[in-house]
Amino acid sequence: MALTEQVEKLKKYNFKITPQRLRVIEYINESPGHFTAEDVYKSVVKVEPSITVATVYNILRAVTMSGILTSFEANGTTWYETNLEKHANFVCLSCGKIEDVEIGCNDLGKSAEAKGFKVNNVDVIIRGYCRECLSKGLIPEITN
Amino acid sequence: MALTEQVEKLKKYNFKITPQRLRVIEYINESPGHFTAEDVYKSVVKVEPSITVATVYNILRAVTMSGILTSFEANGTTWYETNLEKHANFVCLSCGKIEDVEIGCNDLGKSAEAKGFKVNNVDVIIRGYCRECLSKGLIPEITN
DNA sequence: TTTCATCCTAAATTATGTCTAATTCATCTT
DNA sequence: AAGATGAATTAGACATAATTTAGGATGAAA
Ligand SMILES: [Mn+2]
Ligand SMILES: [Mn+2]
Ligand SMILES: [Zn+2]
Ligand SMILES: [Zn+2]
Repeated sequence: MALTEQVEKLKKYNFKITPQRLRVIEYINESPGHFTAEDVYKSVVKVEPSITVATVYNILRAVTMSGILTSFEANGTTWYETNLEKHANFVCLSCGKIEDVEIGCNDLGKSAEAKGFKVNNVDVIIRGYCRECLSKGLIPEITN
Repeated sequence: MALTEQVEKLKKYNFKITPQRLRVIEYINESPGHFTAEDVYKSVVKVEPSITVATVYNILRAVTMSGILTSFEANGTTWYETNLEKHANFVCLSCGKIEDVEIGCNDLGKSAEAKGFKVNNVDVIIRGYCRECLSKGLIPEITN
């Protein structure tokens, strides 16, 4: 998504365009896929030293509400990402890395809708060990 | 799962059978599907007043390691459940209720395995509004 | 220029645990 | 049945991380 489109989305929700919001959007546009509020703060504070964590949390809320970002929970924290497409997030149990993987099937929410629920979003979190950690041979074997 | 089988599973991992562990297992056997560590503590402390939160956390770890429980994250906390079958957890954005729903398709982890990852488990969290909350007409409409 | 959203500072809150060290007790060994 | 042994439990202070709040100052947009 281009910066101009992101700005338009904020305006659509009557969010003002502030320098702090632009710095956060610049961060997410250069970001490595998945990041936390702390990641955003640590990076943006370098170019905007007066910004605070409270502001970062406010901005992430506004940016998510505007449909620029999406979020999910893993490892006890909230992760944000710009990939709005349907996909699963693979979390490595060893190094913590998060990587996008495809979901082979459609209609994951179908059963919920069949039960009369209104489905807003579906999160798929896959946990396991990534190639790199596997090649290092550090996979804890379950002994029983 | 019957209590005797649960006890066998603990023994298999060399976990001792203590009154506290039995009280926790009794709780989960009568539990409403999904519960937190705090739920367990608040209930078990009534029949075992000396139990502490530290013990509950230790026991939940042992019980999960033994394959009696499984857990997932939602709404910023860890939820435990006895349903070890493949299913999705529906979380109501209004009342917070969690309910099991079926997953229509198999092999959600297939793409991750195709990428060379070892998949340990897959969590599917569906967020939306339950029937009861919908019938109360309290669904926040997104206005744009 | 006015106005109200936004930002800042700093502290509080919430959530989820962990730690220590003394005691107890489940299970094993004899 | 009576030790022995180490795992489990206890009390409750402490830890840590993630967020939220309050209230005054600032500034984006009309
Ligand atoms: Mn992703
Ligand atoms: Mn469930
Ligand atoms: Zn890894
Ligand atoms: Zn509901």
